[in-house]
Amino acid sequence: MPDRHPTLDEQIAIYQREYRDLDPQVEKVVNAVSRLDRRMNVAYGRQLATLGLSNPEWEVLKELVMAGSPYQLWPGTIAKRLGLTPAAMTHRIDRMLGQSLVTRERDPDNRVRVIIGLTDTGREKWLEVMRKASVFEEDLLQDLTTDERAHLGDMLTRLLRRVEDAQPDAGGRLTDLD
Amino acid sequence: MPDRHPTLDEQIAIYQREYRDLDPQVEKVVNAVSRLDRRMNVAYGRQLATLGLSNPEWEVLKELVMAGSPYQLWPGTIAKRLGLTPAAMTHRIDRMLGQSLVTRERDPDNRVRVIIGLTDTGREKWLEVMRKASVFEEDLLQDLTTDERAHLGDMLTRLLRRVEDAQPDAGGRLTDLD
DNA sequence: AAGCTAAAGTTCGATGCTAAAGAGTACACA
DNA sequence: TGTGTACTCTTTAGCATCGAACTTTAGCTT
Repeated sequence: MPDRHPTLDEQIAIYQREYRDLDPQVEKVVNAVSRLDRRMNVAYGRQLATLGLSNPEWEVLKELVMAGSPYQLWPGTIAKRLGLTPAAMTHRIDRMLGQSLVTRERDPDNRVRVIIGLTDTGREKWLEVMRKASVFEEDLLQDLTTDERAHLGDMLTRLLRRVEDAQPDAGGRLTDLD
Repeated sequence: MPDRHPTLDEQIAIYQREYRDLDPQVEKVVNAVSRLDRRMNVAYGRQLATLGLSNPEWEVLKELVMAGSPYQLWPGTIAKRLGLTPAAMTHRIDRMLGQSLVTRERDPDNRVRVIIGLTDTGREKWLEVMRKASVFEEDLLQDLTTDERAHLGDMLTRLLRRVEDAQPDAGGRLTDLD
């Protein structure tokens, strides 16, 4: 028994034997996305480690940069976007404060709220990671032509729109919001 | 501040302001994959919960089915494929034994080793999940024609080959194995 | 204005994960 | 045959996360 998974095509062939009505085309796309994400995260994790950053910290950094200037978000917002509980955010922020990656202050407009801000250190860390990551990402896509990259990006965006603009109903079906 | 992320295109526009040399085409593909995987996992998680299954348990079930008949793997193999430590596998298997999803027995060829086997109950659970999941997956891909689905699957497979057949070197570069 | 309700974030107890140490087994080589 | 070495799984301690209860504040209702 080798430590590696069967190839994607082997996996789907076996799945089809177990479940006759499975659509191999759909299954291929879905499982490729899942496998790709896992591999990408392993690669990112390795590079983050060399910069003294953990994956959880990197996630928070990304959210703050993604928010754009002035790089501020409420903890609850970050938590929801990352799919975490507020409790987990409290502890993550605690740790990141110690490394001066972020700041935490009370919201002057509502004293129950708190504002998490990105420090210059945090922004520079983000940039370092991105510079390293872009080398890996370019390698990952090296077999695709510019046209293919554009087409791939376009199709993935369409899938994403389908799932980000909709909420699954009680039966798990994706239904349009409006 | 809304709880939702900026759209993918907004995210990339902001990233470009922060990091001029970023390739937006590459970034779009990579971030779309990452976002898609997160959304898919949320959707799967919801459906698993209705079947009394957790995500960790589902991962193990998938590995055993993917191994094909006779649905047996060593704990260490499953751990490596899932990116977990052996210790985590020990505990996962403990929990799954309680639900009769898997069996654990000593390997007759090497008494240090252990063989994890899939029970009929486990196989039926896998099938239930797949039936539910395929509804969601079909919804996810509904905007793509058959040709597009094939092309998308093909391109993703090529990315996957690049990252599954290679090991990043010390600098994080992807290099061919042979 | 006073009290009610909703919302944000922190604290607390329980669970699952990791890293490292430990116990048991197989194999190579003298 | 005996010993060393490598390997596999389990155990243990420490840490991150979750679910739930709690504190504080804002805004609505009467």
